[in-house]
Amino acid sequence: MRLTAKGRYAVTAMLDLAVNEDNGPISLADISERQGISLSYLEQLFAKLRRSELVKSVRGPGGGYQLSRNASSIFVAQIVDSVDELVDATRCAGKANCNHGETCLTHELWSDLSSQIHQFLSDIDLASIIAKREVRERAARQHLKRDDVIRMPAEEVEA
Amino acid sequence: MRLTAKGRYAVTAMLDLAVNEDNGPISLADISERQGISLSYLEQLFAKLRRSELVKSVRGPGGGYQLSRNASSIFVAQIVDSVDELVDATRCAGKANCNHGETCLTHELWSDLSSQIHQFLSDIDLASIIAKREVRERAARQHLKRDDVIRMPAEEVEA
DNA sequence: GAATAGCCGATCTATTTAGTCGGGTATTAC
DNA sequence: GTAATACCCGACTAAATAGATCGGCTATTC
Repeated sequence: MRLTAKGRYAVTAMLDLAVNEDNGPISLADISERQGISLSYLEQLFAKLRRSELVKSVRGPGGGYQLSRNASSIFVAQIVDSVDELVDATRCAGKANCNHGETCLTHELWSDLSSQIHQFLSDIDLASIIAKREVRERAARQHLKRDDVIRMPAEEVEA
Repeated sequence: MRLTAKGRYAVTAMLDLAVNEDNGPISLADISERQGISLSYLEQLFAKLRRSELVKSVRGPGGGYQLSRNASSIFVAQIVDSVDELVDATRCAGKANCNHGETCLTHELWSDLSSQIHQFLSDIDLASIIAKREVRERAARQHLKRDDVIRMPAEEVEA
């Protein structure tokens, strides 16, 4: 599992699609302008996203891209995996003497951790990222209310 | 939060230190050979790890590096942060019209996710990575035992 | 049939990664 | 006190990747 600017662009673009889900197909030109990513770079990313069947395309005027399925069924790990092709993490792939040595132990420790990270990102879907924000905003508004309440008589503050 | 080969090297090297904690200072030459990372590249990484006070060095013959504190007090996020200097994720840093637009919403969604990932890696310490493996190995041995038991009379299998 | 917007591949440049080199300096052992 | 070890440091370089550019194609709509 790698996590680079490339993956960030892909996730950001997918979030852009998710947020605008109801507005029909979204053109890459729109995303390019909104997210500050070059059009042709987006084309390269979306070619991969399409091959991974995370998005579907509509050609012609008024066309663009849409999520291929519900935002709650698209997970961050899938997006990252589809654009950031993985390299094998272990140096010992070939070495015979590595299989039962200390080297291999450390490699395995890393790959254990790596799969934990992957698992973590496999549990986060686009819809929940958006939802979490809405919850946070509501909490912020709630908090603002509480701040207002402080100016009221003390016995009502903690109620 | 970025997660590249550089960070993987750093985490791997730190795990190597943690595993060999009892053998006194570990030389970079040893790590280089065990983990297949070039010596001078390790020197660059450890310069940063030392500045972040994750390791301490012992000079001279028989010298090397040691964890600066207990393996259970060193977290993956700290290691990654110290070698993979972060770039600002938002393109909108300067743009005035971004502050309340849709662009900014998407950027914030990403940074929310990003901080979730960071939080996740902040909770994983070196000792627990090693410990998790030991548990898994014990379970594997246990499982092997069970496999053997299968050949015994049926009433004892599930006991 | 003109305009839109996805599709595709080749190419190019800047940055980053990973490694190299050539020096140092502190410490230990002889 | 001198030789060996191994950290320390900065500058340089080759290779890979990121990101952008260009040019042309195809499907769709009006």
